Amino acid sequence: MTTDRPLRADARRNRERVMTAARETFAEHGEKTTLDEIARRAGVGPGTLYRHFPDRETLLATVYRTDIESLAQRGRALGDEYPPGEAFARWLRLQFDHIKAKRGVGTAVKRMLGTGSPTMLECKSLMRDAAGDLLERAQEAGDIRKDVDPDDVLRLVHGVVLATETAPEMADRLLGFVLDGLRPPQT
Amino acid sequence: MTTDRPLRADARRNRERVMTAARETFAEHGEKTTLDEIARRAGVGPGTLYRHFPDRETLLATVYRTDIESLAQRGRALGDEYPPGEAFARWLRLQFDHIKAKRGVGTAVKRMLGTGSPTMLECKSLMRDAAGDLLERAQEAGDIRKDVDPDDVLRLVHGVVLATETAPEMADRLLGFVLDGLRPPQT
DNA sequence: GTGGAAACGGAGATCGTCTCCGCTTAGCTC
DNA sequence: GAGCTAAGCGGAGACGATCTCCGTTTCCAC
Repeated sequence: MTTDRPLRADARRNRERVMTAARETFAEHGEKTTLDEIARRAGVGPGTLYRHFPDRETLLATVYRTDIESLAQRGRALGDEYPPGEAFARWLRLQFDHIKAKRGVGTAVKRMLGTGSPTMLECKSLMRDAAGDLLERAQEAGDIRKDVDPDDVLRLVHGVVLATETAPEMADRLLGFVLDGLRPPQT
Repeated sequence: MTTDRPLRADARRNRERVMTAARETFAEHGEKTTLDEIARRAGVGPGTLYRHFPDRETLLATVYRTDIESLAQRGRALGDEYPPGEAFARWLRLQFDHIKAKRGVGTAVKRMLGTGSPTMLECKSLMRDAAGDLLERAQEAGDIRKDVDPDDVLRLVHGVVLATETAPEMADRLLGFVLDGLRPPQT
């Protein structure tokens, strides 16, 4: 279904080009960029872009997906490098920096969360796994309360990101409050 | 500047109609409604709508404004009715319900926060005052930590709202975590 | 090389936002 | 209540973005 056929060489190349152009363009102009502009930049016609990515959200989801993958991977690395509580806290901030770095992508992704596209569902489960792993360890170490689940964490981080998009300097501070709320009540 | 002239009777009426239609339509279809649809519903031409509200954001801001006012007012009422800590918590949930009830308005408002339109600035200061008042009392009563300011509170609530737009059932739970993060460390 | 499927790409259909301007009407004046 | 004037109306249409359709080009299996 996902990989019916090997995809022709030129198609593969063009697809790659569009994704690169999209990543660049979103980073520069935020989510309001036009898709035709992306196509132009990638050196393909709009038709080609839409062949590969039926609509704006699919493109966004696909670009976002590779980012998510790297984020999940770095989560795993943190788990090996730091003690549980710190790994968890660092990962939260990492997500943060990550989403912040991509102007507008956060909002776009959020809007898309509601649509439940397959790519997005896959992303979510990737993230949930990464979050779940770090979270579980932190909980076992007694750094995070037990009644929190991965979804809670993801949503909370996302919420802070969205809410501080227009005031990035508050982000760290707010994330700190949230983290405090996730810690177990002191004995 | 705001009230140069008394505004002709028909103009006032139309303005009111558009606002009513806008409120209804946003509530029904979320933020994606077209302005022409609102105009149609209000029984005026698009030209008229745009005369009163130069663009989408202005309309949104104006509709939102009256909501904010009522919210601030209810905040004040809560302050008289309940002990400080509870009044504060209740107000948070109130904002919550309020924003949730208006599908999509939350997102729209957020996007607009960045633009700093005069109406929005006024809203923000209204909210800040209401939040500040309740917050200060709660802090004095020792229910909320001292290093939190009204802006923090507003952003956090807003963040949770945005993050749970696609999963309303999580809202209460997440807000609970956030509230816990705002409480003073136990002795 | 050739046949045919896969992919391209751009012209243009469609839809939403917002503007322009000729027409209508409220509301003052006598 | 008739006339005047400026405030206000409203819809046709300019503009710009998304997405589609289909004739043309390119790949690649034979």
